[in-house]
Amino acid sequence: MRITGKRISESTIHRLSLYFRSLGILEKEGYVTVSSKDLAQREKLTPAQVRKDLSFFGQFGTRGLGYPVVELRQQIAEILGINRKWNVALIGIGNVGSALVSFKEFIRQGFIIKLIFDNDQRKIGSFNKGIEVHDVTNLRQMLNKHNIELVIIAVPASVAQRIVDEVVDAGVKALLSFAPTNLRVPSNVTMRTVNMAIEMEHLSFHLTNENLYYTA
Amino acid sequence: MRITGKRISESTIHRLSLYFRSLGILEKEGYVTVSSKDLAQREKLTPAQVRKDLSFFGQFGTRGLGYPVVELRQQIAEILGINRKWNVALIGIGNVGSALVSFKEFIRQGFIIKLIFDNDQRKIGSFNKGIEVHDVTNLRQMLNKHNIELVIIAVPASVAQRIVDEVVDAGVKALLSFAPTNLRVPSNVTMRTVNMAIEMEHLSFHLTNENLYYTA
DNA sequence: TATTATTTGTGAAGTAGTTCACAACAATTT
DNA sequence: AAATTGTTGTGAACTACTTCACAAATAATA
Ligand SMILES: NC(=O)c1ccc[n+]([C@@H]2O[C@H](COP(=O)([O-])OP(=O)(O)OC[C@H]3O[C@@H](n4cnc5c(N)ncnc54)[C@H](O)[C@@H]3O)[C@@H](O)[C@H]2O)c1
Ligand SMILES: NC(=O)c1ccc[n+]([C@@H]2O[C@H](COP(=O)([O-])OP(=O)(O)OC[C@H]3O[C@@H](n4cnc5c(N)ncnc54)[C@H](O)[C@@H]3O)[C@@H](O)[C@H]2O)c1
Repeated sequence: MRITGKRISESTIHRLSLYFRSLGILEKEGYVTVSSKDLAQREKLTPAQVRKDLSFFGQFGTRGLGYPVVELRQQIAEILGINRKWNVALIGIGNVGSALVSFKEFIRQGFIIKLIFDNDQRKIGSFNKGIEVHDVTNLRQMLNKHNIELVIIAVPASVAQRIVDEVVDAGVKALLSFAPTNLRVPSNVTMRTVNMAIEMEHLSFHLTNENLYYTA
Repeated sequence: MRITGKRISESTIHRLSLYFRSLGILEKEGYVTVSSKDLAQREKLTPAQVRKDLSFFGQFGTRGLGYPVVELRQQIAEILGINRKWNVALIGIGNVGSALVSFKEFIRQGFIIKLIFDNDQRKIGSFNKGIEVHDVTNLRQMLNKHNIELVIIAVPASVAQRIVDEVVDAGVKALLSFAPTNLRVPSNVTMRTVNMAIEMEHLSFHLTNENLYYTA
């Protein structure tokens, strides 16, 4: 796989994930090939968008026929880096953390939660879905020892930056945070934040401004 | 508040949410005014971006001085529709649903979970954070009776579309879904989907393509 | 009160992302 | 085998978003 001189936008990456899912369904439905038109329809996009997104990474289709479902799915998996397993650590096993350890989609996509950390003595040493909860004071050594490449932050906002700093210090280059707060990471580290309150605010904005969205 | 003839982009709405949070912190820190430069710095944006975003909705600043912290925060709350309470229903009280009912940020922002629904007889009639779990078969009447304006979908992907259809049928115009599946709603309904697996795929993409992001 | 220093608000310019449109090619039909 | 149909891949055109740059306005200072 070769990237072609253009910067890949976050929107393209996001859509690759969508294509990946649709291709899985198409595969189950028995389709052998799919056109950009059909794939676009399933994701409410334009065929040109689908073709353009894929074109950044190579030529996967056959003119007159479309894309081979199974092969394209595999190619996208490779592009997204989900044709392999990733060692994940979860920090904070409260409401959100507990939900995440039973999220089947993670395992199916190869994101394997290997370690759980908390600072609550009542939780340390207990097991969640077969994974032991470790003391967060041993964070750095444990992350290194178990080759953790990806960390999920599910601790209270007030301690999140401190934990993030430790995780970054341990050399981890990718973090997903659920803490509704601004976190700083160096530019060579990727962090994404899931902020559910902000999602709700998009909705309330739309409900509130429904009728004034355009001016006459 | 008057919208000025331009379409407001989702990115602008998202940034308004960020400004809102930063202004809350600034308020706590005792700041009376804040410049676009300072606000931008806190959110890793440009000052021009901050000013442009706000300019879509009016003129809130004073030249030479900046923006009044408390007042601007209130204005943004009004724009986002979070200067009031919203009646929310949660459908599916499993791992995710249980986490959400104890998410303090929701209540703080005025998103009040009034009703919980499930189809599991063992859960129906029980209470979660003081909210009774209702039988999902009574969905439509209950949503109407309690003037629910916003619905959170936390049921398995396999039943999500059916539930969404019922909710839309009941006249609800805004949904937040956690089911990792494509859901269809009419164009006059706003739906947002939180897909954590896709968030992880962004991260694995970046880890995988770190070095080929550009071509020499 | 005049001068200097700041900072907004916004058209214009620049950049990024999406869609168009069509040549190139493969499959299917006649 | 020729004609027709379908679909990709991709520059070019278009659209949307971001940043620039500066006049206008206010605050601070002398
Ligand atoms: N509950 C939700 O639905 C929800 C939704 C979105 C975001 N969030 C955010 O996700 C984060 C976690 O939320 P939650 O509801 O699971 O909270 P929680 O209080 O249930 O869980 C937090 C966990 O982190 C642990 N913890 C605290 N300090 C720690 C430290 N220094 N090191 C390691 N572990 C520590 C606690 O012991 C606890 O187990 C919070 O930032 C919250 O705002 C929660
Ligand atoms: N667990 C996670 O961390 C996580 C993360 C992201 C997304 N999700 C998604 O969120 C959704 C919920 O996940 P979960 O882990 O809470 O699952 P869960 O199985 O724990 O909870 C689902 C709940 O929905 C109820 N339910 C099932 N069918 C129903 C119906 N027809 N009407 C009403 N209620 C019904 C079940 O009784 C259960 O209480 C799923 O779509 C899941 O893929 C989960």
